[in-house]
Amino acid sequence: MVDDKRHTGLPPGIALAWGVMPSAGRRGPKPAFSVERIVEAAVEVADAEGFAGLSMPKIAERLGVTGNALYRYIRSKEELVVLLADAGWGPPPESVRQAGNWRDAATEWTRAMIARALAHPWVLDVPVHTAPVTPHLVGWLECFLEGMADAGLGEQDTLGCALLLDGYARSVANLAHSLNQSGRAKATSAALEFLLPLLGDRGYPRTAALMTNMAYIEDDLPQGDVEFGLNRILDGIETLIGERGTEH
Amino acid sequence: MVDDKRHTGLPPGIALAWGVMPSAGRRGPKPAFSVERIVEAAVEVADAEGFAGLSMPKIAERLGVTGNALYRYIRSKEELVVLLADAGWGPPPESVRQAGNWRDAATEWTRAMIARALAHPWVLDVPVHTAPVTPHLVGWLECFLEGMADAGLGEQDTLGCALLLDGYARSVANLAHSLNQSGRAKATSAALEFLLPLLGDRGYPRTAALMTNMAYIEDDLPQGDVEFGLNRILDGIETLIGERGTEH
DNA sequence: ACAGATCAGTGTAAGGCACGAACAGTTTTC
DNA sequence: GAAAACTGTTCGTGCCTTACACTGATCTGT
Repeated sequence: MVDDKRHTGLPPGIALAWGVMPSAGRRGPKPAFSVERIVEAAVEVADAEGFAGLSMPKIAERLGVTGNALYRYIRSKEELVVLLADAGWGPPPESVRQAGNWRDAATEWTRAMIARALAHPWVLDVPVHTAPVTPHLVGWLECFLEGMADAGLGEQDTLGCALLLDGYARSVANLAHSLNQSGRAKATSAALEFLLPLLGDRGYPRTAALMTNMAYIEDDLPQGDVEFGLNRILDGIETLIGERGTEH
Repeated sequence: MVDDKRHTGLPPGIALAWGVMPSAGRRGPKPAFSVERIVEAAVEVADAEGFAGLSMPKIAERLGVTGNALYRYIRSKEELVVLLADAGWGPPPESVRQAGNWRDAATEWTRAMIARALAHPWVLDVPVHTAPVTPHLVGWLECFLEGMADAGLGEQDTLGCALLLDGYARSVANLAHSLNQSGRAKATSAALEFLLPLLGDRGYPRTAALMTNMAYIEDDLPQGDVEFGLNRILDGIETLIGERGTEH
């Protein structure tokens, strides 16, 4: 089921994700479960124990099966992780499609990214090694391209915008998640208490001032901070659209 | 040497990084090496085998020592990783200080981030779980704040800009690094070959068009692509500065 | 000067991980 | 009915982090 020779050399798991495996040979006993079930169980483990706590035995345990049984469905853990990331981000948001213009669409898209990342924080820990090639992730890109269509930008420019907002959403979500974690919050404030006296003396006056003032606010990431960077990027894109328009 | 009770509750490795360990009790035999030497060796291992290939035994081997000996200097691997990241990014770039205005400074800062990330690609794989608290990383922030001083923005705004450019630099560097890796490049083009026929039929027309056109360019990340997002962000910041100025 | 506290590095072991290979049982096809 | 294909299990390899007991070297107070 797994060792399809036609697609060797593919990045792991892609063929699986698109459901084009060679469902020809149906000879042995019926599989006890499916790749979808495995991914589902993996999501549960990641939700419960984070990306670092994800292991094949733990996934298998949820399916009532030995760890090695999973390798009948999947070539490697890395392959599973690709599918896991796809499941974690999930399908692209519908709200983008309903936006009236590119700016609203991009705003919704970015907010949705952040929301999804916070719903499954471990997606931020999944290393990104390739362009999006799984269905949902391609869906997010398609969704973005659709929303940006009326901006009148070229493909290269639009793709650049996607990279820009994607990176921003990940940064913000990562920061917000760190702040939300109670353990980290305590540790961070302890670190601040330790650092603040040092910073001024060691040649970091601006950082010292900044952290002093921030120390009182850092309970939670205010919505304003999320919107800040987003608006900067969108303003920058708007400027670009103006330039491209007059260039023509 | 390591078990300083005054700083318990601190995120791992911070006290070490700032060199404020309690160098009082000097009783036993002299240490064969130092935390700096360990970090140095760790950098070598990471350069050679990547972040995933980093392990305590391998680091210790370079120092002619058993793996467990390192735990006399360091509490956990995670602690070492914090110091490793600090060493990987290195000191903030001097070029920012010489920039004449905030825009040039921010440009230099971001380019330097990307350059450093490409010099030690494993820094991108180090999970970011706290605000910058190690000397070099704080240095980068200080350096940015200094460069942005003449923009006249408030602390909150300036910090937002830093987050913005930091996220962008990491995104771009990550993408560039992926493309540079020969193995990945081959795999990605194989994936494209597999995906392109599918995309159109499955409801991703825009992505299909995009990837078709991109397929010929994707050899390397052109410098233009790097500058693109940077200029969008800077334009957006410029707009903000204008707004804040008239608000006053 | 010497005794004891203290700290360095080693050895060993426990527990966990990804993964490979041989195996036994089940279901389909010829 | 036999052979082939496919299933999950078991056992084994080689990694890894971390805990803990232990041997020696070295410094401090007396």
